[in-house]
Formats: sequence, structure tokens, C-alpha cells
Amino acid sequence: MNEHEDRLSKRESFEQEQNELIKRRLEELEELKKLGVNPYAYSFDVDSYSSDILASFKDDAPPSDASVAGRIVSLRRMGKASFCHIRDSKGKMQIYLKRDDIGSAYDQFKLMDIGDIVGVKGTVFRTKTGEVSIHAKSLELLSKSVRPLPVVKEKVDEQGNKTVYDPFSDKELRYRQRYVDLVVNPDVREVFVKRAKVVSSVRKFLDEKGYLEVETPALQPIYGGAAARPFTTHHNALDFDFYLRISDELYLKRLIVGGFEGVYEIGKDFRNEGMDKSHNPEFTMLELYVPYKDYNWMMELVERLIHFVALAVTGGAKVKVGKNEIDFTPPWKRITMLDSIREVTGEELAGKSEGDLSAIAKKHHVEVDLSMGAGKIIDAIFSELVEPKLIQPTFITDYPVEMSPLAKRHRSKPGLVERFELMCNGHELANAFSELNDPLDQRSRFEDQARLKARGDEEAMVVDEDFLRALEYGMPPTAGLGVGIDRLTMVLTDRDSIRDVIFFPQMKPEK
RNA sequence: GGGGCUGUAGCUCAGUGGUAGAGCAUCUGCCUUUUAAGCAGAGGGUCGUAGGUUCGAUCCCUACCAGCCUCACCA
Repeated sequence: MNEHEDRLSKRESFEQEQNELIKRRLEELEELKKLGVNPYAYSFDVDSYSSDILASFKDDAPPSDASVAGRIVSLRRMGKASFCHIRDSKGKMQIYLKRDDIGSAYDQFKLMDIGDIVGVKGTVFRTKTGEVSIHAKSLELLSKSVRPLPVVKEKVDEQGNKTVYDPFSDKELRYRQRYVDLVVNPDVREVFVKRAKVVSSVRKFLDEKGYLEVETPALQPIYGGAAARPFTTHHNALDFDFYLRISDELYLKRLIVGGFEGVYEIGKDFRNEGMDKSHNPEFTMLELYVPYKDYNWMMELVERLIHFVALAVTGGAKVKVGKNEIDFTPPWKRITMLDSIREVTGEELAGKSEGDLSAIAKKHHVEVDLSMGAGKIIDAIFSELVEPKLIQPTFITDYPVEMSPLAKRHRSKPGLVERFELMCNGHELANAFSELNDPLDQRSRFEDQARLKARGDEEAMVVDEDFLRALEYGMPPTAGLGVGIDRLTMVLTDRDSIRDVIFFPQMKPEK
């Protein structure tokens, strides 16, 4: 028996030994069938949604009818009348059910539970205690829930402060059973609605500029475009090992060689590295390449893009993130990497040898090892000492050439490249450069990477001969950009863990 | 990978070297405008898994599994 079959059989035996609560619900299911009810209906005509009904209700207007559907999330039975709340896609609202009004459906209702999905038609009214509700004329079971849902209760006081009782808060359960999390924790839904707005507003912005949205391979014979270790997989028919992409960069630049006036891709990248609050093995990246532009132009585009997205998602340019308020109103601070290090540490790194850099790093308690080249040491100093202090959006510019093998050499500063990273809330949000389009220089940069790899740098890039061939045909001067969509969403939704902006974050398999 | 914390009822959590408790949920009864509904009663557990110490383990020890935090690694 292989592992997969083993897991299946465990699953089956789990289903067989259902607990009391599930047994009880299965009995109710049978009772309902005996009453002639199909517990899994085919459709229901919905014409209204909870929050719309609540928002538009007027006490002096003539009573109106509504047809709503949703999941029962609370239940108060009082003999021959009952109240329940149902949650639909827009919120939740109360339903009032009276036996005299709905007749035999009330007997069916007695067999329903929290978690069941129902359709209700009735009249909108305000109860004695002031809650706008639907007085049901009919009730229809749409889907019987046989597994008990956590019951989360909340109390709202006069000031509108919400107290939640028995929250569904176990992080493991919330991530593994996100469907339950979404049902009982409404703010989770809002985060993901905002995430969708991040993506759609990015698309809108770029489409309006006339850039072409494209798709490039996720299965690649050679990985590239970033410094990271890849996942490996195997194609049976070709009997060949492929890599899951760590970036889209090299393929998108091939399309610029092909003559497109700007291409972008929003897609998943995969990196075989550790997981923590800001890293998930698969994550979503926006990459954009525009010919005849450089990184200075790209800085302005990024300012406008993210400002546009912030407005679309949050309604304003100022966003509360943790204890900080981040203001995305352009223009943003621009400072070179070496200047920013000098500002924070007082150290001048320009022109220093690898040995000097290593000594400076140690002086500031930044760990370095022998596999690191000068570029990596500077990056380590920056990441450790400067990056966490950059809260407001800031462009860090002009990186050492050794750590940017795909970026063009700086037009006036030897040893540096025309590259910027956008830092925000202590993290990198975007990375961009004037793309290297000199095929000879690109080849020698790849060779430098190969040497780093030989020294033990597992993330060093590998030579991509086909990409070099494309550059040899000629690529126009091009500005390129990468934006981490997950991290942008984290900032715009004030979440401090990437797991809270990914529906199904990577977890060890359940056993 | 290192360190710390956690795992007990469907959910959230107490607790003890003598095989277990609360609130909510569930079930029974009463209740036709309630809302953390209420009142009265009842059921529900391989105390993460496997070993060990012990007369006896949910508790002590070891390993393992899973999660969270943190460091390392890493965008």
C-alpha cells in the first residue's frame, strides 16, 4: 500500500467513526428525506443580499419583500417561533420564523442546524428590539450540513465595540480548513476581497497603459531570473527534470526581444527555501518589462502604480500598518544603497575590498561567510541594519554589480548597476532595473555567477544559453520591474503574516 | 536546522501521579419579536502518537507527529 492509499484509507475509517454530533445530523438528514425534502436542492432564486437590505431599510417606507439565501450561523428557538442569523456573501442578517406563517416548513426547520444553508422569502421588518430582519413566509433547505461548525458569538455594545466569544482562533485549523475560517471569521473574507482588488487594479493600470498581459512557462529546463533555490520535477514522457520557475524574468525579456511594446505577467513563482512570516514557497509576482525605458522612468511608474492600487483597495493614499501610517502619495524618497548604509551606520563602503567589507560586517554583528562575494556582504549589511528601518516607501538605488547579474551597469558609477528596490514597512515590495541588454556582458556576468556557485553559493544563477542567444539577436534598452503581490497585499490589509493573505498557505501534510 | 512555547469534548480553555472539568455547541422538556435568548435536566473524551518510569500516567521521562514564536537560511 503506498502512502497515498494509506492516507485514503485513514480518511475512510475516520468517516466511519463519526462522533455523536455528526451521527445526530445524519439522522436529521434522514428525517428530512422522509418528510419529502431534498436536503441538497438544485437552485434558489436570490434577489437580495443581507447588507443591502440592512442599508436600504426605512421604517416609514411600505414593507418590502426579499428572497435571500445563506448559511445559518446562529439559532434561537423559542417553541413555536425562532430567530436565526444567516450569513450570505455580503454579510449577515436575522430571520424571524413563526410556525403560524410557514406551516410545515417549521417542522423541517426543527431538523435544521447551525451550518445548514437555507433560502428564505419574506418581508423585511424591524423587531421590537430594533434589528432589521426578514419575517419569513417560506423557508427552504438548500444544503444540509452534517459536520458541526464552530459557533462564534459576538456582542456589540452601545459604542459599537464588538466582543467575540468562543472565537475560531486556532491558526492551524484556520489555515488547514480555510473554508471554515471564511465562514466564521468575516474579516478574513475582506482581506481576500482586497487581495483580488490589488490584482485587478494592477491589471487595470497596466492594461490602460497598453501593456500586454502574457503567460510564460512555469516548468522550465533552466531556472533563472532570481537568486534562489528551485523545486525540481520530472517529466515522464521526455524523461527530463524540469524546474518550477523562480521568476518569469528571462522569458519576459525574450518577448521584448520579440518586439512587444511592454509585457507583464502576474503569476506564481516557486522557491525552495524556508518558510516564515514573509515567505511562502509559492507566491505571486508581478513582472513588467517596457522597452526604450530605464530605471528612472520605472521609479515614477511604480509610484503611480502603487498609489493607484492603494486608492483602489483602501480608498486612500495613507494606510495604517501596525503602529505606522504609510503614505503612498508620490514622490517617494530616493537614496542610493551605499548612502543609506552611510546614513544609518556611518560606514563608507564605496571602493572597499571583500576583506574590508567582511570586517565592517563583523564590526556591526552581521554574519558573513566565505562563500559570499562583495555584493552579498553589502546586501547582508543592508538587509540587517537598514532595511528594517525603512517604513515609508523608499527607493534604494544603485546596487553593486556582483549582486545584480541581470541589471545594466550604471551609466556613471563604476561597479554599480542601475537598479532600485522599493522598501516599505521594513520589507522589499518591488525590485527593478535598467535591463542588461549587452549579450557579451551578460555572458560574463553569468560566468561570474558560475564561479560563485562553485564556491558554494547555492542561489547563484546558472548560465542560460538560449537567453544569451536571444540577447545576441538584440534587445532594446528596457526597464524591468518585479512586485511581490502577497507582500503588497500584506501592507494594504495590515497583516503581518503572508499566511493571512494566501488562502491555503503551505503546511506540512496532515497525518 | 537550533532554541522556546503549545497540543485535553464540535469550538475556546481550566486541571490533577489514583483513567477528567467549565462556558458555548449538542440532546430532552417549557417558551409565537429573541439576540452572547432564558429556565430545568441529559449525553458527549484513546487528555496529539508511540515507548519508558511507576502498584497505577492525561500529568513525570524519551522519541516522534503537528502548530506557533524566534534565530539561522532566505527576498
